[in-house]
Amino acid sequence: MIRTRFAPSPTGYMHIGNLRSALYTYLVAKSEGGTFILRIEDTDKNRQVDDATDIIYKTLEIAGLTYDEGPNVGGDFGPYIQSERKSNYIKYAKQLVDDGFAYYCFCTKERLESLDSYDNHCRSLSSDLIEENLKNNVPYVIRQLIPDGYTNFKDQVYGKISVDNKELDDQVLIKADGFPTYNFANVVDDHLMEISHIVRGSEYLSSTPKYILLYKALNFPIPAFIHLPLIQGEDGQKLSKRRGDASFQDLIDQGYLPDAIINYIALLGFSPSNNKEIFNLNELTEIFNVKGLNKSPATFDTKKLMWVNTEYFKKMSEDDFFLLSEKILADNIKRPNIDLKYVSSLVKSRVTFIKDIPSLVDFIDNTFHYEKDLFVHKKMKTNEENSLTSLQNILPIIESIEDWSLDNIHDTVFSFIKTLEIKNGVMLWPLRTALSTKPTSPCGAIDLFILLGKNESIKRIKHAINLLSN
RNA sequence: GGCCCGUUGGUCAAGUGGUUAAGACACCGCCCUUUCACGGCGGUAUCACGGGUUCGAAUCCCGUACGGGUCACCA
Repeated sequence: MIRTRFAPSPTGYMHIGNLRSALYTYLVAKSEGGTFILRIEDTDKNRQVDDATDIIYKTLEIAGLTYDEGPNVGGDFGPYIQSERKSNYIKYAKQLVDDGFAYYCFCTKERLESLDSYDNHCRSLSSDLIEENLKNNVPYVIRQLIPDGYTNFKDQVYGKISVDNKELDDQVLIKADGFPTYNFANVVDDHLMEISHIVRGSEYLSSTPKYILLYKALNFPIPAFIHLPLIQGEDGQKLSKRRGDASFQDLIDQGYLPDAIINYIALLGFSPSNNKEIFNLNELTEIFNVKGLNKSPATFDTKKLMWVNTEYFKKMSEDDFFLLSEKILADNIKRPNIDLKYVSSLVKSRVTFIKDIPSLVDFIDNTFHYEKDLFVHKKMKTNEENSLTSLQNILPIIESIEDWSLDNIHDTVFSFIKTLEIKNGVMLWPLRTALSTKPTSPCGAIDLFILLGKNESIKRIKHAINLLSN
């Protein structure tokens, strides 16, 4: 049974690199029917940010990454907040000291700062001195004793990795304030919570040997490691809060849909064997496989995210899209008798963000603010002259239409074009321009007739004729 | 700087010794009962470099370069 955990620390907002780690951690478990766990790693009280834990909960919820065990949800291995598990760590640390895999260190901050790296000074303290210092409450930390030799492990993404232990230093396990360091709490909790696969960013690749040594010293079975390639910004650096990189919430605020964001970041560093690019979380869970994970860092590309977002709007039902667009349409269209649902359906396939809508529909209310050179279109072979003629010709036809329906207007207009023996564009472009008053519109002339209604359509055509006559 | 990892078009990527080196985004062109968009078709563009191994290398080995990560009583 696979058990994975997402273990963020509450130090601020969640950037999309964090979210992607959460996603893959979720997928590693869920693709095999396993258990996904959330654990809050709040062992650094200095870096704690007030709302950060809530942001984590909220982000995972919006993203749809439901955890089976964790704060608020419970589970047999809790509590799932590390500050509430403090006693565990000290116990294991003492055990390591007793077994000779760790030792007390009484070095002062000043002494440490004068060193390039720790010189293992306290490894060789006499037991009498240690005893005495402890009795006198001299502040101490507990350090891991790194043995000589090499440490090897196999990562499921990066393969075999071997490191000379000389490169590792005697890292602190328990800090002077009694809290464990991240590295230590992680090992202990992952074991206690029976985590089978450790999924995390590749920035932890270098410290993994220390973990391995700890597992061995504690006699814990060694879990599988799945290190993820980093996501980098367009400047090639890894994404981080410190640089102010986009958070999930920022992207939502910019108008991206949660599903689209998840979909896109899944594609960054993973490629499904079926070449599919648009999938929801369930489909992703079906097709996910660790083998599809890539080793090299991927660059976050806003253009492709935008494309994914438009795909989501396109595949959305008209009803669902109307739910999202109704308010902004109502706010931006004051002209009476406009079928907003109809406008919504026209706009649906050509929108990247909901906030694009106003500029697409502003012509409905605002009229007559355009120059006559709008009627000139090389490809359509139109100019001011033939546009005027076309509009003058069609006006009485339009005025005489009784059955104001899409089909009827379409048939009437097109059969009239036939009698004139002109290219469709020579009639349709001037019409479209007169009705929309803009160089682009969310639909063609015939749809515009329906949208605006007979009176308004005729009014706009007359205005255009007037404009072109001068 | 030491150590670890990586390097297929502008971006995401498939590929595991023999392929015309997939596909997607972006870009460009053409087509479409009208612009934009949608859809369809097509195009430009990639194996970082140098040595090996091999009949044959994007694929294996060694160097070089470049990029990233990491070297805290942060996570």
